Amino acid sequence: MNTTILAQSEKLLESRTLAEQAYESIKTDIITGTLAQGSKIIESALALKFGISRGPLREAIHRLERIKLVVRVPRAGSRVVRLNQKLMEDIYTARESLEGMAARLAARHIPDKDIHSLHELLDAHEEAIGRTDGKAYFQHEGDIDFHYRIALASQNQWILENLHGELYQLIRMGRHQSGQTPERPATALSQHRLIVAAI
Amino acid sequence: MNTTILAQSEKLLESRTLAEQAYESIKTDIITGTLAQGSKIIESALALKFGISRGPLREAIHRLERIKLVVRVPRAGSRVVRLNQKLMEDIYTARESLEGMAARLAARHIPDKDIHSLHELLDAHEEAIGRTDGKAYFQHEGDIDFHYRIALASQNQWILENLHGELYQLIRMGRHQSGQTPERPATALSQHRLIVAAI
DNA sequence: GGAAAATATATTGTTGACAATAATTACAAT
DNA sequence: ATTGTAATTATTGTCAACAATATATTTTCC
Repeated sequence: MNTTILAQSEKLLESRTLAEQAYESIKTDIITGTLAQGSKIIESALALKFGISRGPLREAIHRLERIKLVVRVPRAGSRVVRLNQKLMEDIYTARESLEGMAARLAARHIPDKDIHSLHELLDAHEEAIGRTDGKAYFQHEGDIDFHYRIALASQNQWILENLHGELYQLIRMGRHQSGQTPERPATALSQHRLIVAAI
Repeated sequence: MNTTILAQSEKLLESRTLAEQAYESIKTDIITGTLAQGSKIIESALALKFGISRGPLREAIHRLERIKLVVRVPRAGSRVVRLNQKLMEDIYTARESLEGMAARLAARHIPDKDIHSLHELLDAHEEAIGRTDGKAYFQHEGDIDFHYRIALASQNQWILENLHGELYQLIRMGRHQSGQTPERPATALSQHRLIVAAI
């Protein structure tokens, strides 16, 4: 292992504020389900767990509220969001709208070399699907990776941030937890091919 | 004036957290331009001005960052957002996407009585435009009111929050400040009529 | 025994002080 | 004069204690 790079990344980790570190940590706990849906978040308890004070932890909670992973009621505390069907429908609908727009914009802006690299990405997906029989984890991340690149190519910062920073997080959480099968890899792949072709 | 209602509203104002109060106050200052674009926000100075401590003020700043009225760089402080052309284009594009979706959803969900009240709203606008020759202020708020109702009728919470809570704020700020003439009232009105008809 | 009131506990909101970092200024060398 | 460096100041990050509020528990009364 390359210790230099490791040291660098650790230094990077250290240099972030405590609030940021706690934010990332709690975020994965929520998405993976380590923190159960609807469970209460007690500031003092979490602060103790992370070995930090309530100040930065509070900021972390606020940031989680921003991406809707946490619901907060003034003076009554915060809870991990509960993913009900209505919420997920809303999320998917919003995503559909923004991704549609992103694809349209990407079609206008994307340079040829990026189109090429999109094709390469999908080839890699295809190869991986054949090899691992579409292991769920890979499929998830691969899918998100693809959509992320489209959003990136749209060159619209607002759309990018909202898709990637907020909507995808909730979708990942939904996939991780409600145990629902994601669309079958092959189906998703062919849809992705169609999108690239359209662009 | 009805003192009872006033008292109630003041009690309501009091009962909110200091962070909320500061948030609202700074928000209008930014939108109206009292706090200039790009100007630095110094926590201690603002806290002093509001007569509160840095804790709640900090929370207010974070919330303003959430709706993109403030840009924050870790350890380097925060500034009022600077509205450049690219940013406004991004905002308007995102808005177009979400409003289009909202209108489609509204078409499915909206009950007849709400359609009726939309017509009434537009009638009121028309009357007001004729009377005041489309005073800018009224036009702004009226326009936003109309779009707000559409977003409401979509019954999609995510879209509603992002249009109303974030995008419209930035658009209001742009209109208030860059002194740009909003679309002419009559034009906007006829577009609104078309939207209602389509729904 | 159950509902309402009173008490106690837990939790969030707020504050002021201290630590760590970034921005500014003053100074030195060339 | 200008550039680079050291000292200073200003500003953000973090902490621990206190106040205000909400939640849970106990007590009282019928």
